[in-house]
Parts: sequence; C-alpha cells; structure tokens
Amino acid sequence: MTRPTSCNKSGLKKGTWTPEEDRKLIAYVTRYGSWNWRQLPRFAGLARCGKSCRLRWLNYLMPNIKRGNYSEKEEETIITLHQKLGNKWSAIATHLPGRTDNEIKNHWHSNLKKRFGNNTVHTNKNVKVAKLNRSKQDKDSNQNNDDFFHDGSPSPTISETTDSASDPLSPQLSSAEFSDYPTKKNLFPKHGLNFLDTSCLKDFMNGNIMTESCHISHASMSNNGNENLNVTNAAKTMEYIWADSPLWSYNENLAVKNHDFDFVESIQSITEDFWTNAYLTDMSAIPNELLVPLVDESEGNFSSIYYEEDLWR
DNA sequence: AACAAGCCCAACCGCCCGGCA
DNA sequence: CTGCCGGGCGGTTGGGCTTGT
Repeated sequence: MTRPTSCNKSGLKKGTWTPEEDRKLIAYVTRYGSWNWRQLPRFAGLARCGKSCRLRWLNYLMPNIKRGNYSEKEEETIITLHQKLGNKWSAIATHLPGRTDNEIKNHWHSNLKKRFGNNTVHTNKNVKVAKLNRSKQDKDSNQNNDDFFHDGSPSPTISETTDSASDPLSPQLSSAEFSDYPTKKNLFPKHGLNFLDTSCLKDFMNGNIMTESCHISHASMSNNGNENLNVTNAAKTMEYIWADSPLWSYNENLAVKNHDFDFVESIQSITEDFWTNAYLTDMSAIPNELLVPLVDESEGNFSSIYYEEDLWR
C-alpha cells in the first residue's frame, strides 16, 4: 500500500508558479528559512504542497543558481561523471556549482544523451527503478514493447561508485565555498527573475497582469557576446528596476550602484550573507499585504491569520 | 501564413532513506 | 524494534516555444 504523498490534498494549486507565488516564497524563506517544507506553504500564504515549494526554491529561486548555456567544461564534467555514476544527478550536481540536479538531468536528456548516451553506467538503483517502471507500464498497458534501457545499451553493469573522496575530478564545494561561487553569468537567473523585467514590473506596479514571458533582456543575459558588456547592460537594467521599485529595494544590500564592480560586489555580498542572515533580512519596504505573517516575539507565536493551535499541532 | 513535429524544461509523481519518537 | 514522517532523488509528463514543411 502506498503512502499518500504530501501533494495529494485537494485544493492545492498545481502547475506553473506565478510571480506572486514566487515572491511569497522568497519572502518567507529569506525571512524564516525552510524549517519545515510541509508546513511552510500554510504560513507563507501559498496554496501549494510543501514539496512543490521545496522544488521551486531549490531548482529555481535559490540564490546562486546558474542558468543558461552550459560551457564545454561543464558538459565534459557531466559526461565524465555520468559515465562513472550513472543517473545520479544529485551527485553530479555537486560537481557543478550553481547547477541543479533537475537542470542537469534535463540537459542530459535534451542534449547530451543524443551525443553520448551509449556510455552509461547503470547502478543497482537504476535497474530497480527501471524494473519498477517496466512492471508498472506492463500492468497499465501491453502496448509498450520497449527494451529495458531506452538508450539501447546491453544488459546493465552492476556497479555502485559514489566515493567522492577518491574522485579525481573537482572536489565537492563546502557551503561556504559554494556561496563564494557567483560568477558573472549566474548573477541573473534567466527565468528566476522574470518578475523583475522592467516593462513587466511597471505593468505590475500599474496593476496590470504580468505575463510568463517577462524576463530581463535576453540580449544582456546572452553568453554569446562580450560578457563584461552583458554584465554592464544587465547591471543597468537592474539598477533601473531597483531604483524604480519599492518592491525590490527591500534590502539595502540589493541596492545597485553606479559601477559594474559595485554591482557585482553587492550581489556577492548578498549571496555570501544569504544563509547566515536569512532571518535578518530587512523586509520593511515590502508592502504589508505582500508580507507573510510576522512572529510576535513577545507572545511567542504567529500573529495574523494563523492560530496558535495550528502552529504547534 | 498555417499547421505539424520536435524540442526544452518546469513541475509533478512516487519511491527510498534516515531521523525520531 | 517498529512505524511514521519529512526530505531527497530520479523518472516522467505536458505545456509552451521553436523549427520545419
């Protein structure tokens, strides 16, 4: 008998996240941290399951997430590690700072698999999962006659190698090192800052609906041209946005100054302090209606719409 | 210009694992 | 020891976008 998942509750929203939901999640996690993913959406005012919130945060909203094109080196690393580890995307992701397991997995399936897909190591777990899936498919329908492994590889080699200590490739980064990692290219998540797009933000401030396609100018994000120029353009874009926006000037550290390096450093300082200062973020400039409930320290419980019995249940 | 096919990727699903009571 | 629960992981889906005809 299978356990019901945390997302099985009725009435919870599914599908694409809206900018509003993103802001609520960011506001909550930066203020209170992710103390319990299952409970978090209730207190953050989100009609989502905890799992969905966790995924959204880890794969999309978390600072330092690098988006966009993969460098040759990154691809080489993925290929090498995939040959060694198989579909252990989380393990592979630890060697690619700023890349999430989900993104690496997607990149593998959409790009690298076609080019290098035959050199795959299948672990015990791969075999188990493949068997499970196959039996499930067989049960569901008799139409699927696919081979056990879709990449056409022969019978699986059973090997489980996860000893990162002996890995000749780059070592895992500590969290402190990870925080130091921001690069020019990963300063602006391609989609993660959708709601910061200049025109969209203005629409939002005017009460108009923002569209999903809103994002910072792709020209300034592009990896194809001069990177310094791109960063400069992006910095100017961000400067304009933040200068204009009461929503996104909530943290003094976020203020974007006049020079590129100021800008880079300000971002770095945010990311460096992010984890240690998560509970101290100044949200004072965010309109009250957008804020999550505050903790009333004198009373030791959440104020606003939540009851004490809910919190401690 | 219109439609189809293919691709990309955000998000979901279900299972597994480890911590804890 | 056992069962429950939350978090983590990998596989899969499906909607939107791009490219081809």
